Amino acid sequence: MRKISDSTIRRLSLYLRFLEQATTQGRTTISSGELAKLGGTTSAQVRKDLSFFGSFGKRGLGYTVPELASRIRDILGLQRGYRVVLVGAGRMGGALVQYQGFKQRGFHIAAIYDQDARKIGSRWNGLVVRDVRHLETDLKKERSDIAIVATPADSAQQVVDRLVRCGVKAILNFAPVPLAVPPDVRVKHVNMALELETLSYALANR
Amino acid sequence: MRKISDSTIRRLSLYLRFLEQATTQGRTTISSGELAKLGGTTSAQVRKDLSFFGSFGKRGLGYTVPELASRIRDILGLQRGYRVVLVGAGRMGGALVQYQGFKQRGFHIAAIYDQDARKIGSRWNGLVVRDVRHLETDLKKERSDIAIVATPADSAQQVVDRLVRCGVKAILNFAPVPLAVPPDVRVKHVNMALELETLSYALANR
DNA sequence: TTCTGTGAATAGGTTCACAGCT
DNA sequence: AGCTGTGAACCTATTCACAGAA
Repeated sequence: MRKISDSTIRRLSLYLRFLEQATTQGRTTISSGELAKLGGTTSAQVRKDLSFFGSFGKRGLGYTVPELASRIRDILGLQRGYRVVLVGAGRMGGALVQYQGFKQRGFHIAAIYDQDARKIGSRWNGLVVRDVRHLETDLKKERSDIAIVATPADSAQQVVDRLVRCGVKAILNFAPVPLAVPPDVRVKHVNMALELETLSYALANR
Repeated sequence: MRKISDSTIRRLSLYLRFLEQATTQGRTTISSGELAKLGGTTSAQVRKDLSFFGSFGKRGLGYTVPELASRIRDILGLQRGYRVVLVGAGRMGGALVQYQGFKQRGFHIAAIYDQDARKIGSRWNGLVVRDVRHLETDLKKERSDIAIVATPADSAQQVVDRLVRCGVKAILNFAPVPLAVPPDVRVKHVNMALELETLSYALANR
């Protein structure tokens, strides 16, 4: 399959969000121009993004809302659900566990792990924090494709190594460190200080 | 000033992180190749990124660690500190308040606001959650350039409108909605469900 | 010899513009 | 008439490759 840019994938996620909103508003059809306006882009961009995967619209009419939503879910692989394990029961971990946005999109946090004896056994949003030592045995019983790493920086790499050995293929990393993984494992970094720094740059240069 | 791409700015932030790490390790000099390896890019990319702002290295030698760090801090506007206000004292807000990465980079969370009477008055990491009604009067007394919005989706736009009226020029938004702001105000979106969706796409297409 | 700085070449992403359905 | 789908044109970012300083 042709290489699709990350920006295209991110925009598709956005379009999907707008389509879901349009659905709750009872809209049945939507044009590339409307999606573009919502997403802060152009109609040509929307059509191009979609064209990499097929032609889902009707000329003169636009796109059928539920159909396009379903197609985008297919493209993004969201029709299946994902078991997600979360390592690191700090504040960030706690915020992520109860974040509704994950569940809504089919990402189900199945377990939380931590090292800290004081946290192990405590309940987070109905889930009991487990000792990270159980990671391997648990993942052998029930595989996970996706892990969220929200540990301190200095234990992130070691946790990731273990996750990779357990067959985890995608990692959302909140620890502010680069991670080494085999080429078949995908890592996405979320670094909030870095985001603020881009804002700082924008403020300093006007 | 020539328009610099967002990717360049993000990479500079990364380089800065590596330079700080190198400093604690007592390194005095570093090459573009080393920075590239740490940042998962190429030496040419590192040199090009820096070249937009000047020539900070010595041929045959590399870059002086503390000097380059200082230069990048200048470029990013990090030599000054920022007062940051946070609106939304939910789980995410709580995680952000105590996140050390902000303070380390000079982003000082000066106040937290919420609507919910049950949250108002409670302490978060030494800060008392204030009634969001005080936003205007507080910001008139002490201006802020940057705000973090971690409210539910349906109140985000209204909060942003008020922040903008109070002179806030940059917003880090955690609410999963597009925000309308005047052209001189910068908005950065953090959307963790969207990040997971890019991972889902990667998993579905191998 | 080593490593930077930078024009030139290449690759990649976005916008244009229009043919083709409905 | 309205809106999609898409090749071509354009623009931006990355990589190459090499001259030049330490």
